[in-house]
Amino acid sequence: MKDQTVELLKEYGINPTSQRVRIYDYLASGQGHPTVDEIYAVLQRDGHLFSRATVYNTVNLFLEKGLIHNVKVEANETRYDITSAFHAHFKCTSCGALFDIEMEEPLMADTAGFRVDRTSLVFSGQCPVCQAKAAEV
Amino acid sequence: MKDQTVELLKEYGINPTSQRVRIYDYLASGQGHPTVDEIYAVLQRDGHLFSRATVYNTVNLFLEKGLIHNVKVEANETRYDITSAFHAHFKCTSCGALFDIEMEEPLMADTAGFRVDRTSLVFSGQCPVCQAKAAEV
DNA sequence: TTTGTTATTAGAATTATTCCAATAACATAA
DNA sequence: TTATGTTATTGGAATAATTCTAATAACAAA
Repeated sequence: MKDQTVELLKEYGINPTSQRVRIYDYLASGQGHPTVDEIYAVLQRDGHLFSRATVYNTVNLFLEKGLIHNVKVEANETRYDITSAFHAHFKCTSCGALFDIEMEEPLMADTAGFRVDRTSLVFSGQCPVCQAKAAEV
Repeated sequence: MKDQTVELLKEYGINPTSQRVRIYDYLASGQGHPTVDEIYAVLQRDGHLFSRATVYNTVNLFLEKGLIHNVKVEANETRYDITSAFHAHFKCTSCGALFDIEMEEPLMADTAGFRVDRTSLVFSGQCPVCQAKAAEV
């Protein structure tokens, strides 16, 4: 187990079990924005056999502790993202790919007593590749 | 059936059946941001008996034609919104309420070849009422 | 009327997620 | 060490949102 991850989880008040460390490491390895199913499948494939329920428990725990975020674009498609500086997302409606977009966090115009804890900004449309493909035809 | 709605649906290339007109009218009546289930329940209650599948078909058609938008915050909670000028949403994580927030549409910093068709901006945190409640205790 | 197209319907199927009860892992106390 | 308590994991059942499917209904055109 990665000591670095163990320490990080502890910092966030999370008991660093082997499953949790593995799930975190996978999220941190930068494989895009996996769904629970993708996380489960990869860890299964790599012989770390455990339950789908554990993946749900773990990502929910990470979310709660603010270690990761999620992005919902399609119904039935919740993807997870390790926390870092704010960034927006771009979802291509043709190929389904999800991109990170570096930009400043938009602030709520008139907060009027609302306390904003989190900002989710998702653009959708067509990515350059799909536009090129569409133009070819 | 509302002639006005019939005309509007035609403009968007949608065959204005009675179910579709009723669903649109309900969305336009400004009852917050209903889920499919809420739309279904209300129309059932009012004696317009029809199928849940029709509600799904219809909102998906409206979405496709750009007549409405959807907002996803929680998993298993897709809410619908009639299209109008851009506005952000605020989701209260305590009481679950969803608010419209009038503000300017944030633009993607460096579009870099991406074609943006839609922007979804959702703030989340605590609404004034829930903050007041939390402070009382 | 006949034919073809489109819309609606009920219910089955699928899928994501949560729940639950049993077990395992681990730490602490005696 | 053993006993005890707490927390985590597990597989499978349960739930809920959504889509699919095949039959029928509605409607328009020929």
